[in-house]
Amino acid sequence: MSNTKKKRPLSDDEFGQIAQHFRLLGEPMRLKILQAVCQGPRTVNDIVAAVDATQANVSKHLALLASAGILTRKKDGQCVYYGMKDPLTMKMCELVHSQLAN
Amino acid sequence: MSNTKKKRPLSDDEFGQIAQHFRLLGEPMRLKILQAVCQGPRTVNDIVAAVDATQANVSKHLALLASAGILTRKKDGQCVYYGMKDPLTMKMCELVHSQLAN
DNA sequence: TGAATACATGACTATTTGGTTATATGTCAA
DNA sequence: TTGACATATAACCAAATAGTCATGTATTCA
Repeated sequence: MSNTKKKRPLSDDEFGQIAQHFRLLGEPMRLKILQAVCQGPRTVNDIVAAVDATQANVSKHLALLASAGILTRKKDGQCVYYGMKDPLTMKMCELVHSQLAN
Repeated sequence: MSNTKKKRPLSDDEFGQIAQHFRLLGEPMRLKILQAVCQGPRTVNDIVAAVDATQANVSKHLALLASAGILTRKKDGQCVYYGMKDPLTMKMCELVHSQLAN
């Protein structure tokens, strides 16, 4: 299960990629969006209603999250469904949240 | 062990705090700093040498990470030692890193 | 004292980026 | 077609911030 600990130091490129991933999680609006889709795929309209932001704004965040591989994107008719790609992402949010309570 | 799942929706303030935490992990230089101290407390000078940045720059990042409760800070003589406060932070970095390999 | 060392901080700049507005693209129904 | 609806995107602006340079503050030692 990839438990063969490789203590190799990370390259600058790897640091950049990991940081990029965290940065995407570092916006309240994007976290709200993640919460809005974490129970199952939702349309852009659903998400816009859930997070109380403009459609343009939500679309941009969704594009970022999907292109980073955090969300899945599936078009169906005129609707587009976004969903969580990896449950690990929500686990991390919960971890941080529980950590905040000291 | 806090396993009593409370599916309460998060407040705007909580989203802000969680996002703030992730944002701090969203900079390559800060990740390098975390790696430099994850084996045990290190002085500012040690860290500066390890991450190849200016002392002023490293000091500022350290101040941010410490005030967010990610790093510990302990002064000893003229040296200041910074260390990881919670091993969970490094676990998250490893999680993200392993996720990137798809 | 005074100088050297270790760290912090203020001022400044350049860049990034979240949000808005307006518009474009695509899909369906009448 | 035409119009309504769903989503994406371009142009723009304001705010946030990483990095630099210079300087300030402690601490130790000669």
